[in-house]
Amino acid sequence: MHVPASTEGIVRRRPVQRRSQERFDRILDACARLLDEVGYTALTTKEVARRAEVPIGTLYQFFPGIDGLLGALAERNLEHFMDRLTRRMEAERPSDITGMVDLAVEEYVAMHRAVPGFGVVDFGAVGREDAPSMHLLDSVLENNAAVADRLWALLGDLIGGTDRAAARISLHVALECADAVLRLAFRSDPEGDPVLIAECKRLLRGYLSEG
Amino acid sequence: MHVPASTEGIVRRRPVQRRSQERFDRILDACARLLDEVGYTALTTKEVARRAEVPIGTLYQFFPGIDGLLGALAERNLEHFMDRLTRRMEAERPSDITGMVDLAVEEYVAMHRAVPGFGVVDFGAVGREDAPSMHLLDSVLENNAAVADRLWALLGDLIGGTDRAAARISLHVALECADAVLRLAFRSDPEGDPVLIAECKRLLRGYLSEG
DNA sequence: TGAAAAACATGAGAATAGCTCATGTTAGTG
DNA sequence: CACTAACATGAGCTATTCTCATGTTTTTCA
Repeated sequence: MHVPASTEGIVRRRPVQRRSQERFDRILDACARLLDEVGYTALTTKEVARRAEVPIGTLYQFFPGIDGLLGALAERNLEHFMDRLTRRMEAERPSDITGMVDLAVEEYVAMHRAVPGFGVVDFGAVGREDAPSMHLLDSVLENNAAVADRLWALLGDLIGGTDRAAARISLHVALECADAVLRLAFRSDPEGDPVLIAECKRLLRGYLSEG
Repeated sequence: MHVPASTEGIVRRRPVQRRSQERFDRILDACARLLDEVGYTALTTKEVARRAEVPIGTLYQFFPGIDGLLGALAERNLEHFMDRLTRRMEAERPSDITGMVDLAVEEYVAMHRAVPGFGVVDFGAVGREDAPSMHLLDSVLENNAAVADRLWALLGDLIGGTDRAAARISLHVALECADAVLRLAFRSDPEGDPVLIAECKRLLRGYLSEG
């Protein structure tokens, strides 16, 4: 935890030249698509490499294995989500919690529909490797915490109360709940069950506004 | 889905003789402990068999593979949890939602502390194999739905409103949230972060009582 | 510009995992 | 006591993970 997550742990080596950057992305794309098709358990590095049209050695040049691959995918999803959310926040400038919640939920839903593999990994913690040993992957574990950090920076001042630390925790709790309920919404309906999506918004509004 | 889950899917063959029943349980115990030690990704059938002191063939006699093993573990956890919760509900007979929520959360927390592997699989959906293909494991997927069913039978009439269908959905949503927040509580503190546990109760009370 | 350094590419193959199945043993049953 | 169903076993086939030695391309900078 002494070095920023972006330079260690999750990936072995980050590509610096254009060609390998493209291959890096192709590998993640292939991984995401395959995840949608066969699921987590049946995912293999060989098949990911085959689909990405890179030799297996190249995959291991960048990623330490399946865990790292999924971690990197989650990381990319997070960046993608934050970009979209930031853009919409700037465009629509919601002033209250209701508007903010609706926006965030809608963006999440949109990504679920549009981004391959998002339903399986979203922002991380797929395999839930949070075993005590924790021999690898320190970074992925607290991925939702990272999301909370980013969201906090983006919209923390909209969340109620004078106790900022408590508000920070509320945001994190709200995020975990939203993740869980929206997962459920997409498990029961590939397009996202509208009833559950509405229920998610209601839950978040109530929780975040009572401070 | 035409046959009850207890006779298909999750396990290959259910032991009927005492000796094999014990081995069945030993395998699940070993799986749970190993899960705590090495995490989901590093879990291997060979090592589970070794720890349970059964030959690998015996493991595959009962379980169709790692997925089934984890599914069966989750199923056992659920039975365990429902037994405990039912007992406490009968003993203390909470009359309102607050009492009910506190009880359920406390039992969940107690299991997290006491039952090996609970933090990783709790009631299921570990690998989140809910890919479109869904070639195997129809039963595990909707495991939290099964929990919701059991809870509904146990305490559905305590949950507010006249719309019973809506109350049923609220219960399921609340369950998913509780699962997520309590997982978080144990991720940040092996004994379960008290602040997050309290926050979980507050969230559930608010959500379930505004119905 | 030219050569040293850094980044990148490759795939055979060692180590290991998942899982099967043929063969044998034990427990219930009439 | 014979007969059947349940149970036990582990060598071994297939498939997977991941390494590493070797070679190529790109970048750097004196």
